[in-house]
Amino acid sequence: MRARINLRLTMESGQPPEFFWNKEGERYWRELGKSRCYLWQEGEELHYLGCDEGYVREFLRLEDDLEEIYAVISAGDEVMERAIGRFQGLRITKNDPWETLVAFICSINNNIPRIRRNVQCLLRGGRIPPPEELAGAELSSARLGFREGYLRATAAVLARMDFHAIGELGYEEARQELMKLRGVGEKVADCVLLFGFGYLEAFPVDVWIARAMRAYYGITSVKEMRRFARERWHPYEGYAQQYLYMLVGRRGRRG
DNA sequence: TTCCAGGGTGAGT
DNA sequence: ACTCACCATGGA
Repeated sequence: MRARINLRLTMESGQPPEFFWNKEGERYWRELGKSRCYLWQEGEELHYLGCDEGYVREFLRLEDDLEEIYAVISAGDEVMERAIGRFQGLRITKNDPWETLVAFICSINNNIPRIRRNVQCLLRGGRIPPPEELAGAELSSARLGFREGYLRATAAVLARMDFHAIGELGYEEARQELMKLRGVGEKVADCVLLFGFGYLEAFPVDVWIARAMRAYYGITSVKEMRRFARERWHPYEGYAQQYLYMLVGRRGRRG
C-alpha cells in the first residue's frame, strides 16, 4: 500500500518495535499469532506479509495526519521545524499495552541495546507471556537486575485486574493508575500511555529529552518541561517528544 | 577505573 | 513538594 512513512526511522527510534522486531536486510519481522509478519518499504510503497492491512495501519498509526501534526508542533518553533525536516515520516507506533509496560520496566536506568536483549529473553513463542504466567516464571536468566522485582510485582497485580480498562480513562487518570504499579513512575507511565495505549498527549521525559529541553528551551525542571510541552504542542506532545529525542539521542546526533 | 544508560523507590527535609 | 543515595548490568 502507499503510505507516508519512513519505516526505518519509525522502527529504529527507541520505540517498542526496536525491542520486539527483528531486521533481515531491509525487512522487519516478528512472530504474530501463528505466522511471521514482515514489513518493508520501497519508496512510497509499504509492503506487508503474514499480517493484514488493518493491523499494519493500526500498528504504524497510518491514520495520523502528519501534515496536521507537523503544523501544530512546529508553529513558532524553529527547533521542531528542524527536527521535522530531518526526520520526515517518523511515526509514533501503537503497541500492545502489556508488552509495552514490560519493555519500559526493563528500560529503567538502562540502554536500548540491553533493553532489547532483556525483552528478547522474556519472549516465549515470540510474545511476552501474559501477567499471570510471567508472575510465576523464571526471570533471572533475562538478567534484569533490580528490575526483576518490579516486573514480577507488577505482573502479579495485573494478573488480578483489567489492565486494558486503563485505556478507557482520560490521560491524567490513566497516568495515576499506572503509577500505582511497581516500577512505574512518571516516565514509564508516559511511555506506556504513548506507545501502548495511544495517548498522543503523553510526553515522556527521559535523560535525552531533559537535555534537549534544557539546551533548546532553557528549561531545567521536569514539571516545567511537561507544562511547556502541553502549552506548545498539545495534543501532539508525544510526536514532539519523539522528534526531539531524535535530535539528541545516541543515533540522532551527527557532527 | 569510572561513567553512563528512554528511572523508580524510599527516606530524609 | 523537593532532594538524594541506592538499585544490577554491561558497554564505552
